[in-house]
Amino acid sequence: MTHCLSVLVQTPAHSQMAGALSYRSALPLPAGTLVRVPLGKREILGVVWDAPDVAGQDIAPDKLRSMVGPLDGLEPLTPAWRELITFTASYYQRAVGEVALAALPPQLRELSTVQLARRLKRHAKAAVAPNVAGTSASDQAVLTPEQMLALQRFEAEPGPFLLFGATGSGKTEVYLRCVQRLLASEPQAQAMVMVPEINLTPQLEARFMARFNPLFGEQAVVSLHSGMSAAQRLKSWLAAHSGAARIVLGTRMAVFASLPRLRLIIVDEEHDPSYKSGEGARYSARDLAVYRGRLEGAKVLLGSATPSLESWHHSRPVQEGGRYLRLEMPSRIGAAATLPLVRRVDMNHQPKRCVIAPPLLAAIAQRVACGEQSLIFLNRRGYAPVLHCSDCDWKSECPHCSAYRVFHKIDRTLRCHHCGYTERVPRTCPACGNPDITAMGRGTERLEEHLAELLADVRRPNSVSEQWPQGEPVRIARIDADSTRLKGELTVQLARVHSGEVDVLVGTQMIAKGHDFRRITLVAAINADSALFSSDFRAPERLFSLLMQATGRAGRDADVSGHSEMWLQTFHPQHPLFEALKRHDYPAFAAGQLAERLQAALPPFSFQALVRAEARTQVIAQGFLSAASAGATGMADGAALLQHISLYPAVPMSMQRVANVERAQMLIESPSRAALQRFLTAWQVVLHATRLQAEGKGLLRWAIDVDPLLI
DNA sequence: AGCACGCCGACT
DNA sequence: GTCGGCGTGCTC
Repeated sequence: MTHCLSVLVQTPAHSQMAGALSYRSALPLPAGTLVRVPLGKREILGVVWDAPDVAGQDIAPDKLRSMVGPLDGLEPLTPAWRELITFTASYYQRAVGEVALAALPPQLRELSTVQLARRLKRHAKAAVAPNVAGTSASDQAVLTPEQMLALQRFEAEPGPFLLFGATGSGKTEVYLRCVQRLLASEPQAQAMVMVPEINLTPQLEARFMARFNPLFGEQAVVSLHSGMSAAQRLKSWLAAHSGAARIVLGTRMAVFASLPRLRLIIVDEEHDPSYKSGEGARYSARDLAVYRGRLEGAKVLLGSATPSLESWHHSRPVQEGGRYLRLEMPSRIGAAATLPLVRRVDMNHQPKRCVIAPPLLAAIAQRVACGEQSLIFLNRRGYAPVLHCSDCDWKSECPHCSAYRVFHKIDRTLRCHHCGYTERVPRTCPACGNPDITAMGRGTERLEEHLAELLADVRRPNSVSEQWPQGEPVRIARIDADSTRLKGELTVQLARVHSGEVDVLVGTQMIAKGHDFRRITLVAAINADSALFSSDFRAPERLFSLLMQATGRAGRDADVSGHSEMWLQTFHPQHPLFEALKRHDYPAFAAGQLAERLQAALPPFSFQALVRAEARTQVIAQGFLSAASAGATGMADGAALLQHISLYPAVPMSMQRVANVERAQMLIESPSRAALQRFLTAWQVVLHATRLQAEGKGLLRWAIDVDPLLI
């Protein structure tokens, strides 16, 4: 007897086959089974998506092709996993097949059945029996009362939880204990721990492995992130899927990992924007983690020192409608107990056009002299953001983008940070021949150079050698995307800082995140105002979080924490953001921001989606959006669907042109998430149709971004 | 998306 | 005379 299977394959939404395809099969394979199926001339990976024979019989049975075969040795994906995929596809307006196949490790798609069988065999051999005997919990730190209370409440309540813990309050230890108790109480249970960036996985991985490998074996902790090779990713995925891995540690992609016995999901630094995917299905891994937790009956713990305003709002008291339980750990532990003093430098009262205010410079020099380290932030890499001709007003615009190319002195290039277009710096002005072209503004390269000049006479104390009778000159290092381009370079440079080899470290936000610099007693933000008056309503939130994290870098070592300082150079010292930062008062900052958001009906008090369109001309991109917008009113049920929806006009994106592609966008807003969802689902059909009409001619691509972070 | 088929310009 | 440009169309 033959059966009919409905199978998902990777088909983009705009092909007219968004749903599952039907295949003939001798075996009634259950939903969730991974299979290989023919499609056109290819043989590809698919996932059985329904029970056998329930597929919509909209296609003549004699036209069905036969499935090639299941991927032997793999358990079917669980109903909860499939539900997560279905939800993701519908919420973020993508084809289910696209989401499902993208959620699987890429190598699973490429490997033949024979190759996979070989891989599974090796995998089974590697799985050594866990050494349950070695329960050496003795070497663990004693918990603070705050940590204990957080853990107690975590055990007692269902969640989801928002762990609001200051930098240095010991959040990671709480994560470890939550996982530990779970794994100890449930012999099969699995946990997932998410971190925002690949850079942050190695140190967390080391900590988790040190704690859990002795207890549960070598395969207990596996990682999953885009920095891994395809083979490594498959290996981790298989370990998670088979249940051999007890803890999966990874970046946003890990939210889709197959964990048949998932009981706990931890999202560290939950406010971090990198949890939002910018391509394909633009999902928020943090939001999906919460949803997945509910689906699977797994507890969810979000952690941050500066939560996203969405999560903060969700964690308001239950009586006020809160849905998350807030666990607070305001105190820094032991050595890091004293919070750094925040000092604002009013740049209105400093010498005109000075880069580093004299008092700040003096403070840095003083740290150098007594052998302590300083960390200087500037969120702009390169030497200078623009090159300028004073005669004819030529500027180093990128010919392909609506942006200036940045001057990199180190290799004398002009580089576009958006499309990568790079040229040698011209000797004379390309427009008028004037040899006197000047760098405007400054980036980390120039700041490094400038600091070297300013601190030329300062001496570090440690080693007075024959070569340097007055003591060695200051050592300045720079860490940004340019200085760490080579693999492993970041690790090398961080090691130099840790060893005390470096006195002053200049860098972009790259160094604000996660890395512990124990000997740093001064952190300074050179241009703290950059995001204060941005048109992006989330800019203050990101700035506050960044500065707060930067503050957390200072003085985490016992003997130096007492006098560590955070310096802010600003023209608006009285700004509430800085007032709150000075008091290390996130709740006050959040309250202010939420009041403004409520007033302006912005998220979390409204829900947004964005349609973005790309074309060779702005007219085409906007034309497509406008036509689709007009089409919305013509939808069946259009009036009802549009009732609580605001459709804004199409406008150029703030980065209007990148690599010669014009970009436009349109904002959709609603006070109701459900209304927005209903509207988008209906409207998506119109967008697809518009693409095929005259207005869609010349359009390169379009995409819906639900809950966008950048407007 | 892939991968075909299909109809017009510069090359072994 | 062919190789190859990417326009349109289909894949259970």
